[in-house]
Amino acid sequence: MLQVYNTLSRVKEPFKPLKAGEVSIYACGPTVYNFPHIGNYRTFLMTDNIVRTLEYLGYKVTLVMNITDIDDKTIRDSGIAGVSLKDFTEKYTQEFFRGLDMLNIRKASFYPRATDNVEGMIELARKLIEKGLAYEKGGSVYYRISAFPEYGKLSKINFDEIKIGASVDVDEYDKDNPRDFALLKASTPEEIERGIFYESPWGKIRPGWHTECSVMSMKEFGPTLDIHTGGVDLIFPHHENEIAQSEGATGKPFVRYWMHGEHLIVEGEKMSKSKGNVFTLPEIVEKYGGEVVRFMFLSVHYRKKLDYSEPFAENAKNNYLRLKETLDNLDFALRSADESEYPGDREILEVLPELETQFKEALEDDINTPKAITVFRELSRSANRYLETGKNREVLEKTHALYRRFADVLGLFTAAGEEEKVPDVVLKLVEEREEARKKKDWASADVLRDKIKASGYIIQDTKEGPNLKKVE
RNA sequence: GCCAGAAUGGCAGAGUGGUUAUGCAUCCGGCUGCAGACCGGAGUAUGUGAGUUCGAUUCUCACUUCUGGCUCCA
Repeated sequence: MLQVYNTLSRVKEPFKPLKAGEVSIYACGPTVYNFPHIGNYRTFLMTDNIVRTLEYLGYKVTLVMNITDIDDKTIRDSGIAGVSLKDFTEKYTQEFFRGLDMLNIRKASFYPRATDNVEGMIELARKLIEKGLAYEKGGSVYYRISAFPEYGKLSKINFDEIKIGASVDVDEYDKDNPRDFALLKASTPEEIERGIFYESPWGKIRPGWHTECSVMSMKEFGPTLDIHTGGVDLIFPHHENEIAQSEGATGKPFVRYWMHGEHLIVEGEKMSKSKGNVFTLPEIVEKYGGEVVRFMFLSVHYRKKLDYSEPFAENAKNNYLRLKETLDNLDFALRSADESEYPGDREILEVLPELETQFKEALEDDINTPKAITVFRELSRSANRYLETGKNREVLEKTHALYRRFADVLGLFTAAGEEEKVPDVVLKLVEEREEARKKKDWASADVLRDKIKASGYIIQDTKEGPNLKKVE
């Protein structure tokens, strides 16, 4: 039984979707005004892991992730760049998708854009005004927090104790209460000049930040959805506001399970431009490879801070390569598998189902990927041990199948097992080396091995012949 | 200031009221023509101080430190 930690209750709860066998997930996606950094991707990856786990457990999952393509920053920075808002956000939207591919993050079912849903937001504002939960002022529409008694239930913030003047710019907007937030913002002259505005009953407007998520999730899923994900920093105010908007409008529970991913920090410190420690995904993918980065993220539980550093990444890489090596060796062994019986056959056949159970239980425990990786390593060790002495086809196939399943659930080793074309030149060198080895001409054999290595391939001699591997 | 979470070996990370997984790194052994890969073994840790307990890393309290949130933020 899957258990997930629900931010709303602050405990792990048994997961039961609204509709048996189906899960609806809404994930807060990127604001497309810049290259996303690796911390952003950690959160996107967390959602991917949740989806993959749910599917592994047999659920049919629908994931909706929004693209915020209109807000203060996109408007500001497109203006600075002298580009239309649309062209500007399109560029970074593509950049975002490129990053997802690098990490094997599977695509969501839908990626609604804020600019395509402004009508719905206007509708929501109208409804909230009707219910007395929102008001128009100076051409903007604000949510009246005092009219929603449950405000604060997600973040557990006691608003009486917060010094309002210190943290909220009172002068910026003409609101009844400084904590009230904008559903729709009156357009500025500059925005109107640039054509960034929408007609509404209250004049020209553009959406506020929080409104889109309520509208787009309810558009797809109705008033209540199963899981809503995002980074911990979104708990307040973003998700708190989403609850106020949605539940205020529908009177029904908005989200059943709130799941929040912890932040990624760098060498013990928060990423920030002033510290110069903000990394974009392409930067570190170029250094370590996308799957290694994915593995690195998987090796820390999503509710724990991940402290990125070079030694940490190197460590992850070694761990990753070790697991991959076993898969390669299984692939290699399968080529010479036979039907004979080997002494280790029974033991590993007994252990495989046990490992799968453990793997599943790890993921059922609030998507505990580090624990799942530990089980994966145990499978790796069992497999390696078997490969020392046995090559029974059935055993190898079963072991390989389980290995593959683990890898697929974790989104790893997608390219493994694909036929790689080894250049003929290299193959010829390998042949020559085998000749030399037969003659026990070790000196020539070693020279050839060096040559092969210079061409980018490593040779591993085995009982079944040389196993050729591309240098990572 | 208020709130929340965390503190495990050189590094990363689990679990557990009584022997502290696992991997990387290190050392030793095996396998190997050598190597690689792999297998086996070794050492090294539960922030500090109390309390509960026969016994605590695990429960309680305090302290310290760290990180985050309270304003845009994944």
